[in-house]
Amino acid sequence: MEREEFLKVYRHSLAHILAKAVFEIFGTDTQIAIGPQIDDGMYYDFALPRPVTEEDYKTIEDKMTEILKRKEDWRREEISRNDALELFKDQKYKVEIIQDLPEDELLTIYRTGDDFVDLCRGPHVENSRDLLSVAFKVKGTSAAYWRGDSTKDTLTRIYVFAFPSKDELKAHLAWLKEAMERDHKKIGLQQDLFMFQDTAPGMPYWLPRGWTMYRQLISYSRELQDKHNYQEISCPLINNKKLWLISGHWAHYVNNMFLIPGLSEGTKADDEVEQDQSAGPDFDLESIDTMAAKPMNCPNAMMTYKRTVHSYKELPIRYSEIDVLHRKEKSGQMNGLFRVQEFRQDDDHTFVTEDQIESEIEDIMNLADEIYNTFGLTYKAEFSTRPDDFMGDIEVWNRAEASLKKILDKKYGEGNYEINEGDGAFYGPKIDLQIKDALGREWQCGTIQLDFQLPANFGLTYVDKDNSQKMPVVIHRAIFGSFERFIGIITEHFKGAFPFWMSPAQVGIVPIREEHNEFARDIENLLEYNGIRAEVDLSPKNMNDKIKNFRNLRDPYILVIGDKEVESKTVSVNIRGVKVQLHDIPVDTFVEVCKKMNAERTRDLITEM
RNA sequence: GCCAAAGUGGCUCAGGGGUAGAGCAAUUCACUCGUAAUGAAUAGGUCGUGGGUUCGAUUCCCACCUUUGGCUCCA
Repeated sequence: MEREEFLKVYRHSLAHILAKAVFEIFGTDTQIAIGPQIDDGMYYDFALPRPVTEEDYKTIEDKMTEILKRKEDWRREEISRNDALELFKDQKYKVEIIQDLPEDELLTIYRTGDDFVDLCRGPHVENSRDLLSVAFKVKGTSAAYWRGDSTKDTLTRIYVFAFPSKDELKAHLAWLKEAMERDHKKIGLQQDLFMFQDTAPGMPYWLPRGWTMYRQLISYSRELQDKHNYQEISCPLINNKKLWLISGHWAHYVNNMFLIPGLSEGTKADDEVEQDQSAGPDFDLESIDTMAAKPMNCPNAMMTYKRTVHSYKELPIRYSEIDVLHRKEKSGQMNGLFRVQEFRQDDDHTFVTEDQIESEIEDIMNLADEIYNTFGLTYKAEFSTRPDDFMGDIEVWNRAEASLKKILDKKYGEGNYEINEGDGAFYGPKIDLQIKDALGREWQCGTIQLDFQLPANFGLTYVDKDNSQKMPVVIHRAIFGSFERFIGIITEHFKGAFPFWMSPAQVGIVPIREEHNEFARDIENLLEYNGIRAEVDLSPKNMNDKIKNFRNLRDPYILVIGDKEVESKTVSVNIRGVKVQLHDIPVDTFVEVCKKMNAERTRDLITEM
């Protein structure tokens, strides 16, 4: 049997065993929903009489093993719709599933032993003994809504790792452990890059080392955008509700915005409020003074465009912004730097004529390729098309979608990107670029969205050749996405060993004894003078301590300075990730190597000098 | 928001109804050292916050806050 097929059959069969075990442990009140196989095993959704806690995991595993040891036969039976409804009459989710199946669907059930039956398409193993050799382990639980719909019942989902052999399960658990080592939250703490405080949930404090890195990314982004004729602007971080009413955010996005209610009408100004503070001033979202922190840059970019009249000759106009954005997330949605409530994007709004869409998108895709290549990141493109509740002219949509498709086909080849039919925003089609984190979770970084709605809301125009007033199309785009998320991704990608050009500190300098401090400091100055970020440890600690410290911070190069080096004006170089050291490297040679890596944004460290 | 779990010195963690302990880091002293942990001493905590039970709570109970894994995979 093909491995894929094998995984499918036994993982799915094991899901039935899980359900049978849960029945035996939690009793016959248990309602079973669905139990598909997934990448690392399978899960099954239940409605249970009590919560499942970690203490239950072992019990469930033992019960599953016990059931397998019964070596029961599995029997497939075809069944009529009515018989199925009768058989599963106490299982409300199964009944719902049966009722939703097409009339002519052949229904099959699988019996495992005499006391467990599940509605299932199969195929399955013939006897439980076939599953005795497989390795499994309860991974965890989660609340999951029936049919993924938050208005429906909350079910308990039990996840189980399942692999053909003990070794494969072990290997998977080892991989998982390794992935946890790459966790950007852990590395961020080790390298003192960023932190969070309860007083500002989901809003990172960028510490000196982390912010240094952040600045490198920003300057890289700016450098490229300058080359591609972008113009950077900066706009108000908080805006009056009036702006959000025009943009439509007040109607569609207000739950995700941090609001600053104005003073209620008739409320006294501060100096008139009496000393009794218990009441305090009254605030009111209905006040005309109500402001909100911006969750997106778009409305301000529209205002910037609108300040004057534009000729078709000016387009495309590309306004980029890296202003701070705030988006309120539901509790439970935050995740380290991957999902925060305060962040900056390499955001841009480009105003184009309809026939400029194609060339503009192509330029953006090339820019994206260049950026992701610099980091060695691979990404997946997803194309989302017109939803049912689309807004605007269907002909414009069709032409725009055709342009996007043409570029995607050209770039990735037909079929090498995902198409999500009907998943686009109501204001335009979009292309998302997804990158995986260490645990394999996908995160959207880049996004390119066409927008036919905002230009209309803001009444944007340009004067065309024939002197007529036309409406420009807006392209929203970000390539890094948020710098926060991007730093999270690359921290895991590089496991904290960042490329030279973006390393918080690029060179650590270790004088062996105090009399070497002077030369060490000279080298530090020379490096800094050449735009290289160096740090020197002048403390009276012994050299091993100093080296250890810089190693833990993952400094790309550590220079050791002793009698020999002072004498010959050279340095000894420890290279991150390399066992051997280089000796007798002339200081100037080392400086040139560093300058080269900064200039070229080299991904790997140069190991020969 | 929902399910499960966590929160104890800067970090990693132990402990447990009678107001806390280790290692690392820090500070001081000694050692002046050639490539990942020299030795000794010292200092550092209202045990996430607020209530409750109790003679007594960091420990038990309740609420809240923050954090983590999951909530897309459709018989």
